[in-house]
Amino acid sequence: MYALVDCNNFYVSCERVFRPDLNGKAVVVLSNNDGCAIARSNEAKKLGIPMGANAFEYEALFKKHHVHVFSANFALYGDMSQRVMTLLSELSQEIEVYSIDEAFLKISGLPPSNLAKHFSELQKRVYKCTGIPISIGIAPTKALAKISNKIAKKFPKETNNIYIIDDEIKRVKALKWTKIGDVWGIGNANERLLQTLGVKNAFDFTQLNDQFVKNHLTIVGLRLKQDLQGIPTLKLEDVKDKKNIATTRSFEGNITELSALEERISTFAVSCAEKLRKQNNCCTTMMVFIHTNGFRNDLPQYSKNILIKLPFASNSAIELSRFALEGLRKIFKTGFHYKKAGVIVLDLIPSEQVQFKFFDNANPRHIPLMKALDKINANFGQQKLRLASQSTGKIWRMKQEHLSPNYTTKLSDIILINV
DNA sequence: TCTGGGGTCCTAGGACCC
DNA sequence: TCTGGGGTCCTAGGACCC
Repeated sequence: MYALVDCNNFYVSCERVFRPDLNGKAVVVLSNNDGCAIARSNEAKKLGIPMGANAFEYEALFKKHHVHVFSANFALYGDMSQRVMTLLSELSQEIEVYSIDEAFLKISGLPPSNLAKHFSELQKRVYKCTGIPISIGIAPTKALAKISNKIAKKFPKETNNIYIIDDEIKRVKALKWTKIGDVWGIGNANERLLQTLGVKNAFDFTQLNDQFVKNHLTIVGLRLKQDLQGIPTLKLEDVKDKKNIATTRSFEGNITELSALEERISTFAVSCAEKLRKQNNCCTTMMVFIHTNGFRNDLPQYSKNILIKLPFASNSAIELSRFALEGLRKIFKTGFHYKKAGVIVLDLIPSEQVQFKFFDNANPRHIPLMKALDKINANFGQQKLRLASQSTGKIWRMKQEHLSPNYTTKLSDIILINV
């Protein structure tokens, strides 16, 4: 059996751990730049605030219903996630951390009659140790565990946020209850396709012919179908190093000058280099892209990316920044209002497997230099030490008007009790 | 005025090899 | 009328996830 553990309204729950006064109240967390809603409490959902709601469109509604609004605080959410995942790892043999707020557990050696009790205890322990409420769906396959989890969340009173699919009757009932577009792995495009074929729910989908599914939804769709039929096809996956790493941002305003864009691109490249060093990788390819604001019909549009093959593998902030800027200068055009840009590093290889070249090699002196850079920034704050190309003036910040303190990762933000 | 930021996997088709 | 039969690698683009 598989269990899918999912933290309820995760980002909102993280904020509530340190603001218990917000329990039972409408809370939303906004994306970077305070752009749109990326997490909502149940109370906020009831007010009709959808996922991705534009903050500026819903401002009046937020005000009217006294919705508590937070800017995304990923330092806090990442740390809370680690606490939850660490607990789950301690309490189960096999675990796949699927996202910041979800993990699959593989259950073996537990009598079926004990499942409910076991997971109820796990749920209580996670809540006691972290303050985060979780929902658990249990089923013979991963895709069914996803559906089971959805049921557990949808019917908290009946299920206490734990649901088990352990026989055919429950499986068929759950599949018929699940709209086809809500199935894990069925996105917009396939939902539309399946709708036209009269496939309304997950059960209808499992009744389709295998070859037909493979032809239209590829091998991915077929695996999903089998998993939904109760044939374990999707396996627990190991957490691997990332294959691509990106740092991209939308800007608060528009950028028209190359020099201003250079500062951002340099910063993004430096950030990618830091993430690379964290997973002990070098990259051999980079991509730089710039976009105008696609929502503005009144302005001319331009969007371009460029792939840069590096002459040697590197994770040096200095080198990556230099290559990224060379790329930017090739695609930059004057006369446009740029709204978004980013740097992506690809073709990652372990640092110790970097091939030496005859002529063009990375500067070996950068390795100790980057070590020093990382150490200083770890001790004295992110971006304390920067490249000159990253702008020497103020650090560019995104819009974060409702940011909560870093309760768990910054000593000066630690919560005070009984002052 | 404003409308996020990450990721993964698969396929088709082209270029190339012997 | 017929005009081989294998392969690999790479890329762009699409679909999906949170």
